[in-house]
Amino acid sequence: MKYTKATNYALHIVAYMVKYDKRDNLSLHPLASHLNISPSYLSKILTQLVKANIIQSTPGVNGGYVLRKNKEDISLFDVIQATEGSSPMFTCEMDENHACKIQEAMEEAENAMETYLKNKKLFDII
Amino acid sequence: MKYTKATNYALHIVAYMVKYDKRDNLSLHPLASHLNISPSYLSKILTQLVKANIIQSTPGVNGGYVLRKNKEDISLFDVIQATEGSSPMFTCEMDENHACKIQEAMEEAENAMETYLKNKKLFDII
DNA sequence: GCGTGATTACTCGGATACAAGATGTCCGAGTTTGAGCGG
DNA sequence: CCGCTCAAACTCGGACATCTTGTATCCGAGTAATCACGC
Repeated sequence: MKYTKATNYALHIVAYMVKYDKRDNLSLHPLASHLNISPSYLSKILTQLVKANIIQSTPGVNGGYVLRKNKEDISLFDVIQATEGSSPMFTCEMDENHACKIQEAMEEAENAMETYLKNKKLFDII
Repeated sequence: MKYTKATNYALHIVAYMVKYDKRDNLSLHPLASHLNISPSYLSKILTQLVKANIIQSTPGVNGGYVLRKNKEDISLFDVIQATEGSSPMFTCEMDENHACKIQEAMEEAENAMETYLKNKKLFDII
């Protein structure tokens, strides 16, 4: 049970954008070289962040990516959910009537972690 | 980021052993047919539980598996760690001087979930 | 009845096969800006 | 100066290739109880 590398990248991407909040768009290639990722793969992750409404993209010359929300409001959970998805970490599949007590406990455990991540803003970390 | 099926099985295995606490050993094949898993694969999971000191195995005729600890003391965390391992869910790999603030936050989030799982005993669930 | 060996009922562990998902690359398509050029 | 075209700088998205990991099976080896048999 591990978070994917994409999540690690995504967190650092958004952290970077929170830290260096310039007015102009941030382009793909400079960001890729700063984070030491390949531009192709970075593009994939950025697309996920766009779909999650965390950042915004503008095509064309001088295009690039900008934060969409207030930078004080972006939580770790927002970014993680963008790359990991929102399906629960544990699904029982054995108890067909969906009354598995173990599953209930696991969901509560996950909630404990999620509330922590929702309260933790990237702005506060950096 | 999902728990493996092996973890799901392991939790139900131990839950079953906690519930039906007979004196004699529980053998592989009856357990497999009760949980609807293949005996071969069940054997693998049981081996992991043995190595984690949660259950005990005795070979030979009338052999099988028995709980090793007091059944009131077995937490969800014990079982999960047996199958998932104990490495952290998030490792940064980008900050070579190991001072990544994101990583620290993620570890705390994981701790929040772990303390919940450590306090939750299988005996209380069933 | 008593040792001795064979059989049976078990677990253990390695090797292997298969499937799925994570990771990463490539390329064509769309989009905007700006430069160049002809009238 | 105006408008047109074209190129350049970008992102977007799908189609791959590859690698790792989870999932599952099979089989031989080891182990302990029990049964059979000869003495």
